[in-house]
Amino acid sequence: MEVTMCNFHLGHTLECGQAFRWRRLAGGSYEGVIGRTVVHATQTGDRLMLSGAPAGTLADYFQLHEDIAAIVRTFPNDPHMRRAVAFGCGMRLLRQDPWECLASFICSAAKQFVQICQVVDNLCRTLGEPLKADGRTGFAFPSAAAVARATHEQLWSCKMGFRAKNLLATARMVDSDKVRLETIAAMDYPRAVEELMKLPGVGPKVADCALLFGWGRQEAFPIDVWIERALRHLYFAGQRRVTRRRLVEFHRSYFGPYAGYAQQYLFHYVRNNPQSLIAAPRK
DNA sequence: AGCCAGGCTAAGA
DNA sequence: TCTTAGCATGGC
Repeated sequence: MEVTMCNFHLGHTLECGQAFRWRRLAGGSYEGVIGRTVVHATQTGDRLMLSGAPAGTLADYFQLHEDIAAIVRTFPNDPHMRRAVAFGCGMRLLRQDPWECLASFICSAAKQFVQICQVVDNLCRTLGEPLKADGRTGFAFPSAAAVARATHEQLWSCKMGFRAKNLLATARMVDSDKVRLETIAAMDYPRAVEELMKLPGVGPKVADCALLFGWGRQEAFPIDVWIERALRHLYFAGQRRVTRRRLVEFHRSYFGPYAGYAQQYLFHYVRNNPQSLIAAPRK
């Protein structure tokens, strides 16, 4: 499918750290896997070309109905957010498969983006179903059942280290319906977090990532080392003893109805402009 | 060589 | 309730 869109930036969208299965090809296009299809994506100016999956699937994954400009207007109008929005202009949150998202972020703990991509790729090659269409090949992300059936050694061979134990235990709990992912969508946010945190390897940060990127919950505001640094340096500069709880109270009251979106713009900005955290501008 | 990475967990104050 | 070491691995 081809769509013409303003305020869309494929590169920022696919490389901001929310998804781990996209590769930039020579020429600037991207190849990735959505569900059971290998997808190709290219942007030329305002024209976005997507192929490999049904239009409805693509529109949902890329959330093409969302008006990013309108969302950005709800962000607090402070210098840091203005810089973050200017830097990542056109970035949008994807709607990923909840299980894939949850499992991927279990593997993400204390790893860098490039390395997470590698681990997830290893996992798909080891346990995922091979895909083939239009000459393009790939692997589906393995279902919870498939991971639950795997051995610890198989997961270990994917280079996920101590996270292997957590992923295996979580897959078994999901596969045996000890935690039912289908019920998460109907829960309010605190209840959903509580439910997801029953799973091994899922703490507040991973739960928030899954809820934001997999379930589209805008209340979710993942606090990783970078966002914590950003909040402390940009919004609590010079203040000592700012507790974690204080940061949570702050972001819940400050970032507005699209807090999850604001978080991702901030994250993408500070990750790519670490100097912004060294000399934090006061105004 | 040593530190850090989109953390979580259990143990101890 | 808050802080900390340990957990694997790789890049710098």
